Amino acid sequence: MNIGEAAKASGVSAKMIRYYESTGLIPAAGRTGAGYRVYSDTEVQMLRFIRRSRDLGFPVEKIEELLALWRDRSRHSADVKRLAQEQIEGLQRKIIEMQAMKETLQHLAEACCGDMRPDCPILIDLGCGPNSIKDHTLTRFGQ
Amino acid sequence: MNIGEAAKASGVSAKMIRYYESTGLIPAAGRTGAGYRVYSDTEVQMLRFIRRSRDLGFPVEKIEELLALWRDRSRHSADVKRLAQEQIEGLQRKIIEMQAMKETLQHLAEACCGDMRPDCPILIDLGCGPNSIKDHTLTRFGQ
DNA sequence: CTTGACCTTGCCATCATTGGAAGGCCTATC
DNA sequence: GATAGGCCTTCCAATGATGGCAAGGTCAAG
Repeated sequence: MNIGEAAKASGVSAKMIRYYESTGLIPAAGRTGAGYRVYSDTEVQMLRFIRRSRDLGFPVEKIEELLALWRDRSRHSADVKRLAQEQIEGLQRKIIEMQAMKETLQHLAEACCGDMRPDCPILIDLGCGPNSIKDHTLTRFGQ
Repeated sequence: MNIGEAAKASGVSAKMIRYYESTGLIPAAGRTGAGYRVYSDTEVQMLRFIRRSRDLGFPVEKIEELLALWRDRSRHSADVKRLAQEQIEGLQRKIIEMQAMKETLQHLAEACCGDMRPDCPILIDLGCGPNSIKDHTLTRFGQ
């Protein structure tokens, strides 16, 4: 199987397969006489593993650890679970952060008429620094 | 006010102030005879505007539009509100995406004993492709 | 033998930010 | 006046994961 077929079969682009090889995430593939990379089913499965891990938001650094555990038949499932838990916590942190951004923006947008007049509490808030929501929107809405 | 003081007053690092100037997001600052950048209160307020917008997740490209509206006294608040709404929608999309990742991982982690044995549904799932959660975790939990 | 689809390497771009190196300026102290 | 240190300047590089492009080699079908 050449790189294009492996890409289709795994869902990882040919570009990224070469990149993963260059960074050492995956071992160097075998080559034909003409220099084409050759992939076995096992290697395609490894690529799918990577693809799925990326889809779950794991950074490549963590995928390296996951792959090592995947290959290690004497692994402890606790180690895998710990990596998953860390990833869950990281995702949760980001979700909370973005939720906070969203809510702040929603308060501001609600306070903005959105008509042809120039007066805009969103711009006022942006111009007044990080605590301005307390000074404007919240008091304005009695929260 | 020189760049270090402006950085402290605005919360934008000196490094980033120079960067924003180089990309044209902010106009070039005045200079002393020795070539030091000089900032007025108005410019510091603009930097705070940028900082606050970044904190709300706006990409620099959108901040450019926001700044233009901020400076335009004949702006329509509808334009500002539209930018805010777009940002809210973008945040919401990312939140949903990360929530889905988190939930998938949580299902997998719940199914993993997390002990010293090597058997691990997380690794099985990662090795089996994007729909494997249906094949394993969900049926395993009868969902 | 040509054509087109595929492969190779290598370099550039993204986006926002940080870091470092090499050198100039300013202020205070000796 | 010399010197130390802290600030400033510019330029260059790297981050992480990915896409894109270009120049050239290879393979398979016609």
